Amino acid sequence: MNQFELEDMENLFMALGDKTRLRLLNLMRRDEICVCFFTEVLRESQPKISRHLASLRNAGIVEARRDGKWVHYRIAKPKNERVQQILNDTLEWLETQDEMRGEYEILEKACCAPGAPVTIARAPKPEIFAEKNMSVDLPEKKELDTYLL
Amino acid sequence: MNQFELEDMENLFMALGDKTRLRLLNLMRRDEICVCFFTEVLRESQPKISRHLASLRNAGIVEARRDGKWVHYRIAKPKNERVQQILNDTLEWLETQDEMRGEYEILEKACCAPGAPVTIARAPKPEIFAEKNMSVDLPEKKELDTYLL
DNA sequence: AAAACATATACGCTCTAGCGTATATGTTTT
DNA sequence: AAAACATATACGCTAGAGCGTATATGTTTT
Repeated sequence: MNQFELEDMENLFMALGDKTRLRLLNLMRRDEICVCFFTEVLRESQPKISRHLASLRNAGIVEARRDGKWVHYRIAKPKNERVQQILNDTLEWLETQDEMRGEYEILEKACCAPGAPVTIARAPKPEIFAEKNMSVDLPEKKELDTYLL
Repeated sequence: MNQFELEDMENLFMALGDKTRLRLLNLMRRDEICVCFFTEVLRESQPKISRHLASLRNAGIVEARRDGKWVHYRIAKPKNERVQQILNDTLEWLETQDEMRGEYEILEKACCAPGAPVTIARAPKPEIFAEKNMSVDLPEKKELDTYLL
């Protein structure tokens, strides 16, 4: 039970030790985000985004939820208290950085701009930016968990 | 100034994402430790230890002090508050793990056992284990900083 | 100054992470 | 059911990490 904790630790830090993955986490820090938004905002290829998300998922840092054609990723709540703590610190740290704040603003714009890029025009927006979109009618949180991949 | 912070973050986590380096940090968590103790306690080759210590030093996690033939390493106090926080969490986490506590106990024994292994028999013990060794007369903390490599 | 000692580094090797490209999988639209 | 769409994965490549071995560097002892 306890004997693999050191490997867990190693895996957590290895997962966090990549710029692209930190940028992904930054965009997820307040709400779940659809894959197509990542590729649009970070301007990285879709396979690259997908692989790094898978990597975060394997490390237990992130969870995925399927929603029709789309898949939404969000930050997980790890069982281990220590992991939680470090994850929180990391997210707070990201928030203090200009580069990361800048990318988060791009996410906002991509979501709320009237003329959104084609790639994401019809994609489901994160709830947090969906005030003008109440008609989307997202599922309840409880129900949501049943769709976890 | 601020524009390199993300790289710093990446480097910190990359440095922490290695089992050997976590084991090294664990042994340093209360006091500076001489290189020969690392090799003795962790049963790893001297070059391996040396390289990983250099790696931690490059990441700003650790500082070195020369003391005659010996070099002592200790955990640094990073300027960045966030780095400090994460480092502290990590050290506390290490303390909770059986494997790490076990290795720390081996360090204690290696220091205080009457018949120490040849490799470390004459090496300067960490202050924390040197109650019976007051004659060693370690330098003051202020002075100590002037010897930093 | 030579020998012994503690540590650091150079070298060559292997293994893997991350990448771009191509393609597979799963879902919705037509 | 075919086409369009969103995402995931397979494949081959390259760069870099980590390792063992050998050796260089710096210090003390003789």
